Amino acid sequence: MKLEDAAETLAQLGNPTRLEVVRYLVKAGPSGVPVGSIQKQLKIPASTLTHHLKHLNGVGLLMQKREKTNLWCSINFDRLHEVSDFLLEECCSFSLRESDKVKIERDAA
Amino acid sequence: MKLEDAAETLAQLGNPTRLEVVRYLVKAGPSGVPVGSIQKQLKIPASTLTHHLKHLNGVGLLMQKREKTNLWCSINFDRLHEVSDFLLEECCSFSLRESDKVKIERDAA
DNA sequence: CTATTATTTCGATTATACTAGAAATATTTA
DNA sequence: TAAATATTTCTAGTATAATCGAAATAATAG
Repeated sequence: MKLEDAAETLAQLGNPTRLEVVRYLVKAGPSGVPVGSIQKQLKIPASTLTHHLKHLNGVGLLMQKREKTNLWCSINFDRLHEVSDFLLEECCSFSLRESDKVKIERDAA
Repeated sequence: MKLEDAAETLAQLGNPTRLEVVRYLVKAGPSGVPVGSIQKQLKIPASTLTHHLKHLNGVGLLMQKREKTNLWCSINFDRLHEVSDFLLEECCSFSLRESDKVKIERDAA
């Protein structure tokens, strides 16, 4: 995962309203939830919710499927894993790969 | 970890410049790097860097320690783990805990 | 004390994000 | 076709963030 993509995805997760939606969708599981249910349960104005769903969709965190008048939303678990993996990989690699270690400037030391 | 704190931390990680700094610090390991080294290596203007370091510090991702004129920065790995854990916990729990599952509104169905 | 190096504060510009009401659109049911 | 429900678009106000040059402030070494 490229740094820019990771940053963009993290930024989208970094809004409290969106993170609440994400958490709700995660708990809802793979079958998902209609937009209206999210709106009612989390008490988010419809237009605001649509706005945030577009953001989540933009970074590939959302999967949507129409059924009658309802738009069912579910989380893209793979994408969610990619992001946390980005953090964890970078985080745990420091002690493992000597080649990745940073060369510290010591000009002034 | 509270949702608001997680969101705030994710938001700070969601800036490409800051994420680059974080990745650099992670690779530098627990001993850390002076501010000036980050600045030179990543070619970030000093004032911009200070700005971002303050942000990272604000959410507890940064640890700093003065040594002579240098300010050594290192990543708070625990905090980094907390955030990724927040995502992973929520992510993996859906299939395990029935009690956490969302009750879907079916008023209109 | 002066010079040198490291880091921060200040200030200003520019851009982008959050929020939500009102109106518009779509889809189904009667 | 009309009514009902679901979702989106439009619009606009407000707020916050990113960026960086120049100047200011440490902190040390000589």
